[in-house]
Amino acid sequence: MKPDRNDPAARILEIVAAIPEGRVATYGRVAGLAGVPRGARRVGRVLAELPEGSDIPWHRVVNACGRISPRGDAPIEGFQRHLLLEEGVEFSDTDRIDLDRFGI
DNA sequence: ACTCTGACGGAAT
DNA sequence: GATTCCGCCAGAG
Repeated sequence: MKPDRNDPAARILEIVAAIPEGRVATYGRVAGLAGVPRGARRVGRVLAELPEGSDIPWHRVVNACGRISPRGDAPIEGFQRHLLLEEGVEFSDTDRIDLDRFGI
């Protein structure tokens, strides 16, 4: 098996894994870098399948608004925010991240 | 094959 | 800034 085949999911995970600490990337950006234009939703789906304790820094992925995407009923928003704050990522008064500074 | 849904994005109101 | 609507891609029933 080749390490990197045409499986979009594998490429997406590699891109996310490559996001440096203290930085964030948008779903759309990750999709683009992974060679899957307009595959933002796909990125979200792949990350949603990740098991807990995964080495993938999924918390560094936010939506195009620089905000933490709501998962529905999961109180994970606070957790993700905590992880980012610990890495030095700053949130504005409106809970938004300045993508010009912390984005890739 | 069809319909519904979703960790999205962007334009319109 | 908050809502609403539409476009896009994939998986599930």
